[in-house]
Amino acid sequence: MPSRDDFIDATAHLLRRQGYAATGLKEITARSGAPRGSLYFHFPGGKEQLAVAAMERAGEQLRAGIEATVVSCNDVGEALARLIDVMTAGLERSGFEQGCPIATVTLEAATASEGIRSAADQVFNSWLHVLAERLESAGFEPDAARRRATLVLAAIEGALILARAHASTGPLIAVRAELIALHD
Amino acid sequence: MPSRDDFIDATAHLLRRQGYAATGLKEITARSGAPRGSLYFHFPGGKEQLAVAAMERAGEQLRAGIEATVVSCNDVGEALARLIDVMTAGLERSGFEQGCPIATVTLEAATASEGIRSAADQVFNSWLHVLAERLESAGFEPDAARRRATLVLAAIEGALILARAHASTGPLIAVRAELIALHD
Amino acid sequence: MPSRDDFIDATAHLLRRQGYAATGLKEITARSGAPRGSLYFHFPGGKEQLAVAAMERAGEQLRAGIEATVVSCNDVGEALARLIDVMTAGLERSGFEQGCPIATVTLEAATASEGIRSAADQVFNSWLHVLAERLESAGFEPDAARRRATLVLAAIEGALILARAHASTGPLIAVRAELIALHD
Amino acid sequence: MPSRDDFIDATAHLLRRQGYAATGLKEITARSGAPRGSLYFHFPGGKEQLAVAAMERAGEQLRAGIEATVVSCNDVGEALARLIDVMTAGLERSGFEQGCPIATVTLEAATASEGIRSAADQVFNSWLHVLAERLESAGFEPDAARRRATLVLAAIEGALILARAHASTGPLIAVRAELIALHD
DNA sequence: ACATTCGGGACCACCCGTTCCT
DNA sequence: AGGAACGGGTGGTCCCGAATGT
Repeated sequence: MPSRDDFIDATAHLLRRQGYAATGLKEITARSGAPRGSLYFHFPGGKEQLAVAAMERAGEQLRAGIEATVVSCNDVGEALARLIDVMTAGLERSGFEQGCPIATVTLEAATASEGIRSAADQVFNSWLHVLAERLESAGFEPDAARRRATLVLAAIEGALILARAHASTGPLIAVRAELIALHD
Repeated sequence: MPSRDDFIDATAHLLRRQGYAATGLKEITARSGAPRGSLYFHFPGGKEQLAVAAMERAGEQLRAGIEATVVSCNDVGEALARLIDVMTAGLERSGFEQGCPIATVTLEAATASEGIRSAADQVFNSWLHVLAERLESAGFEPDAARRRATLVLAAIEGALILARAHASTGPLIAVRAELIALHD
Repeated sequence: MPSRDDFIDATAHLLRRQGYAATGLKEITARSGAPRGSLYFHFPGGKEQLAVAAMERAGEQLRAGIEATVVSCNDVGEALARLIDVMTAGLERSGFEQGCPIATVTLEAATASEGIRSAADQVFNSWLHVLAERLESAGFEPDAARRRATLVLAAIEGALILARAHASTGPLIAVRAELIALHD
Repeated sequence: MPSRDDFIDATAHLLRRQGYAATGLKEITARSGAPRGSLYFHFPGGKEQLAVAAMERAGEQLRAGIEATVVSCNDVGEALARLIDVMTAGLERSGFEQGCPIATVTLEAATASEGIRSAADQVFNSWLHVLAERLESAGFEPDAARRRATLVLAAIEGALILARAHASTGPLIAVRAELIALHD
């Protein structure tokens, strides 16, 4: 299904940059190169189904990236620092356009669409799971690991917002320093 | 200017719930009660100018609320806990609709509109300033206070996203506990 | 393409009566019977593209009419008289609403839209060509034929303006008499 | 009444360039510098009354110009040539924007507004009167003078249309040559 | 079965000419 | 004279079926 994948990739990119409501099907089809009429063959559920598929794909890709990053360091603090470095690099490389692929859609569409909210929830949970497991392996108790993972993910998500508003990586750097200090 | 204020209030409410792109001028005027044609008299810059005005108002209101909350406690950890309690209560009371009034618009419109990005940046800065001052008064060095304030704000912003995705206050509670422990 | 043709016909009629700016898309779609959304499938260029298409169609139809008329008489003066009679009849039959389908749009939109100006230019040129050929066949040298054709077309166009202002065929009759006398 | 005159001048300029429907009150007030609310104090009849006033002023100014030009030459052909030269110069100087100040409005609004149609009729009549008088003074019988004046005015009006479509003075030059030859 | 053209209204942000009340 | 208010209207785009052709 090459064209189906093209739709998803184009949607994921645009959702990450400008969210759900601001992304039109016309823009998606233009970017994907596939013809307009084919969209409803692959995604009879329309825009919403397409968005969920894009969130799931982007979420899984990022989950794999997080996992690869955090297991590459023996030290927990360094692992988290590297994770932030990856996100920082991606944001900066895109000219502060590409932050978290899930957060934007969550904030604007969670209220209106239960399907999107639940897809976002599952993605966030998968990320939290990876982080909590890494923290457990460093000696945290399960509950404490889950709490700390929540803090880490929340801080990164929040820093991505601040960074986009400030058009600088400053907030990510500050959060990075604080999280390292926390795990000394 | 009663009607001008009505426009701003209606816009602020809708922006907070569903963001910039999903909020139509028609919806704004319907909610404000003011007639359609008056909008472009008060806001010749159109939707964008209106959004900036709403962000500035909501930002200032929340800044005042943050300030009032954090100065009401002698203990820093408790001050932050109360701040989170306020945000948590607001989110829950609205049925997980009303999170941060700035974050959503930032994520979806910062790329497209420099005016909106810069308004968001100023609001976030004003909040960071209040938090940093409180931390300085608790003994933090200026740079450390700014870093810690960034972590706190980022963690709250991120927790608000996770809470909306999860449709529960769990993430806010977790972050609250972590931040209290951090300031013992 | 039946609906595409309907759009063009409706546009041509309205453009001829009231010009470009006074003709709304709503009025065009109401007259054509087709819905608004279909319009931008056939004419992605919007109102301007639609106007150009309508001018081209009306221009070609009138060119064919002019040609048929001027070749039907052996005498040049009589040929021109019949041409004016045709225009006069059309104007009077429509209650002085339907004059030249190109002139109105040219005057109001040539400045704002290069596409419309150039479409008008091509139509006028096609008419001049027909007239000049007829004059050449009556013995005029090519250059003189072109000049005389310009005078004839200009006089008819101008007389149509005066006739609409005066709400009478008087100006057309006067110009008719003068042009006949000129070719005795 | 300085501001009243400013309104009329601004309207006349815009009407000449782009016609009635395309000219907005906002554009008129912006150009005139006068405040919006004052317009309906001076012109309770609104846009239509304003347009009529602008047509009357521009019509009278041009009538005076025509008169001054045609009485300045002993030879009729030369008088008409100079008249065309004046119109040609004005058109070219404005970048083919400023043609006849009456024709555009006539074509697009004569059907919709009796007031505008009748104002246009009176202006054209005043011009025809000047031209006919000049022709009578050159020996034409009254009826013949009126007919010839109609041809002359119509030819000039038509040539102005063709010139704007062609974005060149060619049509005016051609008509000029023909009219001179006609009065040798 | 599969892909795409074509067609359909509702809705978008924006601006219109006009009038009210100070 | 004039700032504020007023709805209806502008051209344009939205996401989406229905018909069409392969």
